[in-house]
Amino acid sequence: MYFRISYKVMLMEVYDTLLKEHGRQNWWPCKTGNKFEICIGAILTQNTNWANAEKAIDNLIKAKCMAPKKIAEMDVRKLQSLIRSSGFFRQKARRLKEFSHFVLTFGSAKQFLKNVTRDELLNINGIGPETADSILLYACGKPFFVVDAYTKRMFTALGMVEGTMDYEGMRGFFEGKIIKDIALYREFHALIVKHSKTCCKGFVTEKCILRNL
DNA sequence: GGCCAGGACACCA
DNA sequence: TGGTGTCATGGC
Repeated sequence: MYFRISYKVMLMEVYDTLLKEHGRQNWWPCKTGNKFEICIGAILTQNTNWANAEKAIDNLIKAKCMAPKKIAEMDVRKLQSLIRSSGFFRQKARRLKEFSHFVLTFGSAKQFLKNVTRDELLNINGIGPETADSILLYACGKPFFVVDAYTKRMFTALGMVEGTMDYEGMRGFFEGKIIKDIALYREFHALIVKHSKTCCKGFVTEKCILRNL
């Protein structure tokens, strides 16, 4: 007997399978409870594993520098030394400073989180679509689906998207088929990363996901 | 010693 | 518009 199920149903099947296997992830990991830390983490983790980014975050917290004004005014060489472990430390120090200056133009981090738009974030040098959407979803609490390398790899392997699809195409695919629920978006992305890292070492196969369906 | 990791951007054809 | 090089550390 042959029948088709919609991508909407398939996506939720994948979500349920991952949730059952890994449990709730409650992302984004944040030690201070300060949502500015989430923004900094999103920049520091660019093309770096989380453990290395986390060391840099710890250094900033220990130095009592996890605040836009502190980073904006800090000596760039000191900032570089604090975030060295995250890799690309010269580039990322510039990006953190530029981002912090931008946050300060809103008057406060709270106002920034409330009012910033996606286009404004994308206009900051060093903030690309994935980092912007991570900030919007996890720090600002706005329903933007984060598409990272794991997401692309997993759903390409599942045959649900074309490997040639660009970032905005992928984001549109997910946002068009999953109900706009911030908690769901957060958990789904976290589960994709968790699964990719722990189950398949970054190479998620269709078999790997579907064995549990 | 090589490969990979929760990208982004400049440059070039 | 798409491909390529660059940025750099740390764990396995």
